[in-house]
Amino acid sequence: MTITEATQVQNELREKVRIQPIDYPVNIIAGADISFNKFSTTVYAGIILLSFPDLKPLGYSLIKKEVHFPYVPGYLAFREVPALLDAWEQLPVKPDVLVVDGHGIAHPRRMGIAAHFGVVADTPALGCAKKVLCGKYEEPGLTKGSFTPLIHKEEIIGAALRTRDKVKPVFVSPGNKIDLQGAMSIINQCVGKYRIPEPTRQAHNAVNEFRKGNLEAGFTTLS
DNA sequence: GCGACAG
DNA sequence: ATCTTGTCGC
Repeated sequence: MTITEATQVQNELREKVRIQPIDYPVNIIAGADISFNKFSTTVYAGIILLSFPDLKPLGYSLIKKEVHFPYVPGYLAFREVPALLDAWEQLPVKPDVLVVDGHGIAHPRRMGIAAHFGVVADTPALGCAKKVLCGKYEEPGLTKGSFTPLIHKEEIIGAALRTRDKVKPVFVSPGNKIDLQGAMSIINQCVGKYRIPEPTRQAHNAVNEFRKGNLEAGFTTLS
């Protein structure tokens, strides 16, 4: 697939994105992440299920897959979504909201990985990224919970959120079937002791252990 | 044309 | 993102 074709796919998927309030109780959330070897085409994907709002790990889905699409800013989904979908299909129950490591609509064409995955899997998803892809924002207050809007072309596409005092902010944006307020609410309730929210952090940890051979592929229920 | 650029 | 050592701060 060429970049031109990928762009066309994004423009088509874009019309299926739904930005709307969450109008049901959220009892289970999930975090998704990918890990890979710099000189290999093998990627390790994982999704961890957490109870909400108590954030207790319920289980994790791990999968290994070959990828050939390179990392290109603005096209991250084409590299990571296939593996994440495999991990997604292994889940015995789907989460009420999925937290993806990357942007939702805070993207040049409003189709970041969280929006892309959300549409393809037809599920509520939000993006929580560590860096900006596009848009500008003013530095939020230095205290935990402070946030400012992330703006691109006169449009509010997300928010810069300080998850802890005096740490760099993370960037939250809706992906699909959720709105910015809902995404901010979820992330605010997912912040534990670290800058990175628990769903993303725990997914990252699980995937790394998997890559090191300390965890097995498939779904594992935690007791 | 120039700079910026999720993971 | 990954690799990688020491180092600064709470």
